[in-house]
Amino acid sequence: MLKIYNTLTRKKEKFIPIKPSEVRMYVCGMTVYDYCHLGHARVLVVFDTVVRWLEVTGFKVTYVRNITDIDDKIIKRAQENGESIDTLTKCFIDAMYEDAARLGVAQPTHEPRATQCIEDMIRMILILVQKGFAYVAGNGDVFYSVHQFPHYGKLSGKSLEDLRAGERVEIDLNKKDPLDFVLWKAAKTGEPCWDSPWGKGRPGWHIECSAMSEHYLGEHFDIHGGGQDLQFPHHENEIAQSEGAHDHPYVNYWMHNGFVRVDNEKMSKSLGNFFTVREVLARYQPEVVRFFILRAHYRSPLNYSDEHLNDAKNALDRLYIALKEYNLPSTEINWDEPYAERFKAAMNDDFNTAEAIAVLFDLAGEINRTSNSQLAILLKALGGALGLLQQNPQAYLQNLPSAEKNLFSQQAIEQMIQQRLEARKNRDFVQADNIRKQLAAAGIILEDSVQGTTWRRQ
RNA sequence: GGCGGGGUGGCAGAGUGGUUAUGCAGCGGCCUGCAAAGCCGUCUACGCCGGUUCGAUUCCGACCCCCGCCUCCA
Repeated sequence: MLKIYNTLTRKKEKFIPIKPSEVRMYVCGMTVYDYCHLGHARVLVVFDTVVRWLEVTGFKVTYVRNITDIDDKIIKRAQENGESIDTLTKCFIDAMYEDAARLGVAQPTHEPRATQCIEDMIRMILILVQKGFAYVAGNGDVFYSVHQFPHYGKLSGKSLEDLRAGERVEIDLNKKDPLDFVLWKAAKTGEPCWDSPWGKGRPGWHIECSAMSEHYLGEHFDIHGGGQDLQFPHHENEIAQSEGAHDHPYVNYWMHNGFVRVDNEKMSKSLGNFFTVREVLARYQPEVVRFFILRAHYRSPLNYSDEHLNDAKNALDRLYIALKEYNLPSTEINWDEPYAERFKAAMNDDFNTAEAIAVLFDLAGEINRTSNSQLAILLKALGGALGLLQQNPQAYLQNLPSAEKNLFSQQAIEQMIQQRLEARKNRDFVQADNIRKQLAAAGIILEDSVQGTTWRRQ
């Protein structure tokens, strides 16, 4: 039985979907004005893994992940770059697809863009205005009136009083209350805009997720995810909008993943301490990055450093080395098998991928000890549930990160191995060791066994 | 200031009221022409102080420290 930690209740709860064996899930995706950094990679990988696990355990999943392609920062960046908003967003949407694909992240079922759902947003704002949750301000902006919504703060554990006490919001005289947030912004010259009952303008940020999730998943769905920093105000505001409009619960389970940190500090664009996914993928194989992310529990902070990535690389090597001598047809997993059972229990406990990966290492140890090919097949299959271990082991072990250069071609390496074999046959170990040293200097490790000599990259 | 999360062995990182997490690194051994990989063995733990308990890293309380949110942010 799957349990999920629900931010709303601050407890692990049994997961019971609204419709039996179907899950509807929404995750806040990217604002596309720059390349994805490792923090974005974590959201992508974590919720991709959630979807995989739900599917493995028999749920039919409808997964929606939005793209925010209109907002202040996009407008600003396009102006700075002297390019159109379309050009800018297209560039970074393409880049995001590339990054996601390399990290083994599957496409969501639907991936709506804010600019394609303006109608849905206007319709929802109209309802909110009609019901008295929203008002049109003197400057033409439409605001949500937070004190009209009695449960405001229930997700983030904040009360309106607390929020006022820690007030850091710039005072906007058009708002009735400084905590009110904008649903619709009146158009400014030179900015993109759409027609609406309140004149030309564009949507505020929070409304898109309420409107798009409703469009694809209905008014009430199972899981809503995103980074921890979206808990407040973004997700709090979504609840206010959707529940204000519909008078019934919006989402049953709220999931928030922890931050990626650098030097014990949150990685973020505003701090400027971020590494883009493509920078990291230039130096590490994508699967190493995915493994690095999944080795920690999704709610824990994850510290980024080269040392930790190297560590992850060495660890993942061990799993692939355990697999490299076997034919590995894909099979159904027999969940009664003790290792599989442990793996399942770990994953069902709020997606404890760290524990699940520990099971993979125990399995690798037993494969190395017993040479049981059935267990090797199982290891690959369980890895697959996490989006790991699906490469040909040889290919993985011999692959280079994209930015690294081959000093020796594949053929050159094979040739040198043959030369060394000759030398060894003649008991010319000086020569044999020499060849091995040359290869080692290029980061190539040789391994002799009864079957012959194989090589892999350091 | 308010709210929330956390402090585990050299590093990373799970978990548990009493039994080896796991990985990387280290050390000793086996294997090897020598290595590598693998196997066997092995050393470093649960922030501090009290309390509950036969027994606490695990529960309770105080304290110290770190991180996040309260403003755009995954």
